[in-house]
Amino acid sequence: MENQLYIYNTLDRKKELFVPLHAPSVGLYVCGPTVYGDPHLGHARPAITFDILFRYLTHLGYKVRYVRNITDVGHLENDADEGEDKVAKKARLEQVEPMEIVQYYLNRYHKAMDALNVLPPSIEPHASGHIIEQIQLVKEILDKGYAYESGGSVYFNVEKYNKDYHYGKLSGRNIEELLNTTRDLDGQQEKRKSVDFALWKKASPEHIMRWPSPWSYGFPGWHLECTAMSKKYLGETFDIHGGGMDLVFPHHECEIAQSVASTGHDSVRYWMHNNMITINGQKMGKSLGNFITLEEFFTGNHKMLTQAYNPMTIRFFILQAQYRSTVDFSNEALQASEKGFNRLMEAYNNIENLKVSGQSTVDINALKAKCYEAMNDDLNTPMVISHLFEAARIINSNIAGQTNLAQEDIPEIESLFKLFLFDLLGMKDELKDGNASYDAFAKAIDMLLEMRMQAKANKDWATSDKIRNELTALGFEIKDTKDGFEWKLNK
RNA sequence: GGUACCUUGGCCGAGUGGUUAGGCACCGGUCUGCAAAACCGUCUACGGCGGUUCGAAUCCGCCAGGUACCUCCA
Repeated sequence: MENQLYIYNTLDRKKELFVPLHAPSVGLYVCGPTVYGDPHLGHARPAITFDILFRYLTHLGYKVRYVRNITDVGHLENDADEGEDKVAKKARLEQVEPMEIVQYYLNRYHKAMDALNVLPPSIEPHASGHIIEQIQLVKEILDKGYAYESGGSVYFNVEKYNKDYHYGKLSGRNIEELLNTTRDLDGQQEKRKSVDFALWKKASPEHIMRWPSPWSYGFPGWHLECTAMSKKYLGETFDIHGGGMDLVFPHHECEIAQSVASTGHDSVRYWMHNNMITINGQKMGKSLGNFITLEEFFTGNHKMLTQAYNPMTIRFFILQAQYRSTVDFSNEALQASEKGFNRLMEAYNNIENLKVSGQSTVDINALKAKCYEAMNDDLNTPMVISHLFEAARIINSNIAGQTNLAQEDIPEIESLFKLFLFDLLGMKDELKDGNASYDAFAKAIDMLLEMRMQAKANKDWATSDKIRNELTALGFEIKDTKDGFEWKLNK
């Protein structure tokens, strides 16, 4: 009964009780970023979604090995020559060094994830570091007869595979329909059927990322890395594979085919997919050119943004929707999230001001149970948040003298926030956390406000308002309370 | 064209048959030197049409609109 986690499995499109294969260990694999561009809001969704899962599974007592890959074997080609600088291009240092680009964007990705308080995964394998494993996997699939070589490239034989197994079990597609709808693409002539997909591709002269293989100097196919690396680090069968919904087909379908073709059985037990972030109702994505990078959110430096948003606002905004729903970006929605989160933080900071007042009129344990219930229901973070707002209302109304709390309620409220808001939802107080000089800073503000209290006592409204107005101009919000004052810094 | 999914009040978003989601915004009240915040209260809903049911936002059908995937994409 207690803490039975149900997760929605894309394989059968319903919520299932999560039972690990080898409790207490849990293997979790999530498709990570392709590091050829700045991370945008869309990248934050799966990172945060599976961060919540990682945190919750860990909290439930599982020992989670969380693997999130880095795709760095993209099809990078030399820039088209501009005519002028062909000589320069011959100098090695003047050429694009793919790993330099990878490193640059990977650093930026990590920085953004850190800002969003996304915990680092247990292993972050690079596709480029697992070429040997990928070549081995191609060999295995060839040996089993589900692939063929053609012109130095190797393709997966989807039709043959589909006779023995089921190609399309995840995405609900069938092969006839695919044969009719797949468009003509490069390399089509090498493939026997349009549905076949590349396991290994021979590099054309412009391709600068290339590795030796039994078939050609080339590079691994698009779907290979996840199959090879999940197998290496999590085993032939593991618990959960996650990623964005846009990866269901073809990427994850092909992963299944590759695993099954090489080992004869399924590798993934639960497939989880987060939905997209939309902008004006449309998917935010690189190909549509309608994305806003995380850095632009943090700085406010984008024409569609009316202000800067701190990373915790972005995180809270994402968590206010269930991960399988689309969430539509707008300044209005983000501002609502910002205010809502501030409300929770203020309530939390007010826990120290709670007053014991006889017979308790609230049931904190029931609230905690509801939070667990929501988490167990396929990570229903918006429900958890709504229960935390209920806790915030309890705190505020106690301070306003309208709700009675018993002594034992107070540590329970505090632990409710610590567990759900901070540990599991991964929110943090950006001003205080990791800020060694916060105490001195806070005392200086307190001192100013005490001077203001003195001025108020003397009915010196000019001085009192001057202090308040100038602090307000600096971004502080000053509140007078019955016993004194409260302040916070709006970032 | 095929497949899957979606359509909740001013905005964002929960909710899978009967009980208030929640946040933001708005309005009224309390408090306040003025404010701010907080508290209390009020108000806007379930795309359309049919059906099942004692009862549907929730199940079924049709219609309308939208999105995603089918091509690298979180």
